[in-house]
Amino acid sequence: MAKVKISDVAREAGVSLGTVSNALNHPEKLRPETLKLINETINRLGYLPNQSARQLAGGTTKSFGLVLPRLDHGFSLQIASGAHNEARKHGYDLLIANADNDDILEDHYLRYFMGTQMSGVMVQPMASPDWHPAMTKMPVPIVYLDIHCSEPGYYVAADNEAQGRIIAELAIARGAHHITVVGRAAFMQLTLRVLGIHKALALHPDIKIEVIDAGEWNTAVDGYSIGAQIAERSSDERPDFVIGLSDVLASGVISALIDKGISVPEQVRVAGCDGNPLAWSGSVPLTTVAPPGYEIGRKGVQLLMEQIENKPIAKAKRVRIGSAVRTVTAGTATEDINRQELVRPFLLKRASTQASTQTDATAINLGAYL
Amino acid sequence: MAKVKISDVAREAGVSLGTVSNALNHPEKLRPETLKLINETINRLGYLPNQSARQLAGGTTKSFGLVLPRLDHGFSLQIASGAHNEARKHGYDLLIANADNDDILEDHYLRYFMGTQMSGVMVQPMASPDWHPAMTKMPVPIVYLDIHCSEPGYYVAADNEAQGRIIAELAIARGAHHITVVGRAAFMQLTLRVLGIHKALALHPDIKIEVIDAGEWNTAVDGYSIGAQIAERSSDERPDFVIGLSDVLASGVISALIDKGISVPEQVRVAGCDGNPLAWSGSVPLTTVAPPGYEIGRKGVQLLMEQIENKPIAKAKRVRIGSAVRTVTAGTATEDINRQELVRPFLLKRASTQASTQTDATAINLGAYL
DNA sequence: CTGAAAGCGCTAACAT
DNA sequence: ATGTTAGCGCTTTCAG
Repeated sequence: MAKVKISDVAREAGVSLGTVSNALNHPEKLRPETLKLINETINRLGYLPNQSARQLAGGTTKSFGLVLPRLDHGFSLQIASGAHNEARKHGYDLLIANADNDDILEDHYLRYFMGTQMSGVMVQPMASPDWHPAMTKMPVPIVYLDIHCSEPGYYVAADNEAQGRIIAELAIARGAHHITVVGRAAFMQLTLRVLGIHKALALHPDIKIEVIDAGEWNTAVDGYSIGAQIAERSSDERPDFVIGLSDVLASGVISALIDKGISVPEQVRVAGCDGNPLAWSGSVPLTTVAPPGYEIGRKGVQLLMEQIENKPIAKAKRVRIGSAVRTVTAGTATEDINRQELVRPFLLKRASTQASTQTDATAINLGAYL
Repeated sequence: MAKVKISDVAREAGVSLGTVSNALNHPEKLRPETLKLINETINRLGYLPNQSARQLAGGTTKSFGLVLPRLDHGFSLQIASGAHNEARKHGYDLLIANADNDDILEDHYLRYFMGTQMSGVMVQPMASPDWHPAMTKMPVPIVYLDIHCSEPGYYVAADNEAQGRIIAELAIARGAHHITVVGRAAFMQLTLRVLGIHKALALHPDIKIEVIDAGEWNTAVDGYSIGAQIAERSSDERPDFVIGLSDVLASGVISALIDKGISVPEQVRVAGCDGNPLAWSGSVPLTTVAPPGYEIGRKGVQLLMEQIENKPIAKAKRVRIGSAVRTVTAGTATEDINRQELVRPFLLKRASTQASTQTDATAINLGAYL
């Protein structure tokens, strides 16, 4: 019960304290013989190095912290997964904290991680990062995920405009004549999606487009009532393609349509666009555009590594905004830098838009969400 | 950039170092006035207490660690969620590590957490805990989730036998005459499910039962080939109810059945029994029995608290095995104790067994997995 | 409330 | 290659 410490190991192994420390941190500096003896003693005694003491004395921890707004959302998990793999690749640990949709908790864990002398911290913030500007000037590298803004800082986000564009292009490809976009563009991200949709359709003036900006919360119920409304229109006023700004919204629309006797995708095709890869409603799997969470997590860690090593790793495109960007000089701390990575979403075609094949396996490891 | 430390705060606020420490740890001991001054200074300077140093000096951390085998499985997430809420309730933080299906990593994070002087650690182990018996005698409270064995230790698991029993009872209720159980009982957990099924059926000797112990890995492909085999039987030799020992297996069976022109659930009903609440195959949602991950996480934390406070919290039933149990005397370390909690799974009726209502919302917060 | 001082367990120089 | 020692930043005590 009494915790065994490094001095115990040293005494028990008949070597000096510093030697045991070396065995732990610079094994190559020891005679294999001694090393073996020490390791045996360590195991025999069940010695566990006190990480706190290690870090206090040594410096850094070779581990990253990731603060997620919630755990029951596939997107966040993809981020976690991508971040984890990339972190391991660089020899870092990844610790995850669940902020549970709570601003206070998010902040709490953020501070906790920085206080633990993590090598770097990532957040998928619920609010804009402007919200806690204190963090930006902290001594620990930090990367914001799933969001971007023009404040100095490091950001990785899905390309929301592309998200809208992609789904609109699908509609066009499917020969839509009348597209209805459904949902309140309450957040910047949703606004960008709408923008993307409009941009794609600008090239096709013959296609009628209509936006139903209704409902307060973009819930399935909102979707249902809108769907019901659409169902009651005469067939020439009814859209042949509905885009839900969120997947739950789209699911609601589908339910309503089917309940009212309108078939999906035969009479009306429906697509979501926020990437719940498994979204389904009743029995019609929903076509959607998935933001590449895995990729975002990966890039996040890369940006962390970049800050740590103080030089770029990947040769990805760099978006520089305003005059707030300086050239990175090796070995020098860089302030005021604004670094953004946009990651392109991918389309998941499913039955609700009459996919070519029903089983669009799409290689990605999403199946496990089941 | 240079990290601000407690002495900086003290100097800047014009108080002594010890007072700042008190402001952090025993705010009630300070004049409100001084406290306010100190807090302002802390914010102004952006001071973050070095957690490592704190813990080294102070003692415990008020935080728990949770090691999960993977993040993309709903069950593990439910555990995380339940554990998190319960932990917060007691004022503890919860840090999660993803072992990514890797024994080594699992062990690594386990040691890491113990080395961080966490107040307690939970694991959902991939292997039996016998695998690393070293952990059991560590100075940090540890609870094993989703598994139980007779070694000394603390365990919380789903009641696998009940899982089998529940699904068998459903089959009976649905008027089954011929039940086929499909899958290799490769793990103890699966064996228990089979046992539960048999126990339930023991009361109904008129029902024919058959076990197809085929395939190596209980994959969807295994399920498919078994399903195909079943489909080819003559109708009087064909079961009217198939129980897959895992959900993917059951999904595979459904696919095969439908491909061969046998309708589900009209001709053959199919159920899984490992609780992927969203499991579906083609367009037939799968009935399954879900282990209550949330509850398991909650109980896990409770057992941790129990070890910490060295006295029982919940008045749940206690399974004591063998003579290896001692009465807990307050203030005394208790070794050799074997404490198990079994949590009862719940049934999720869906279309594959002809659920009464298609939309069985089942209150639980599973929807977000979408 | 202050000021001083003793560690917490470990790492990284520096000697040997 | 191995032993010795000075901190790392903080919490606690203890006397003012």
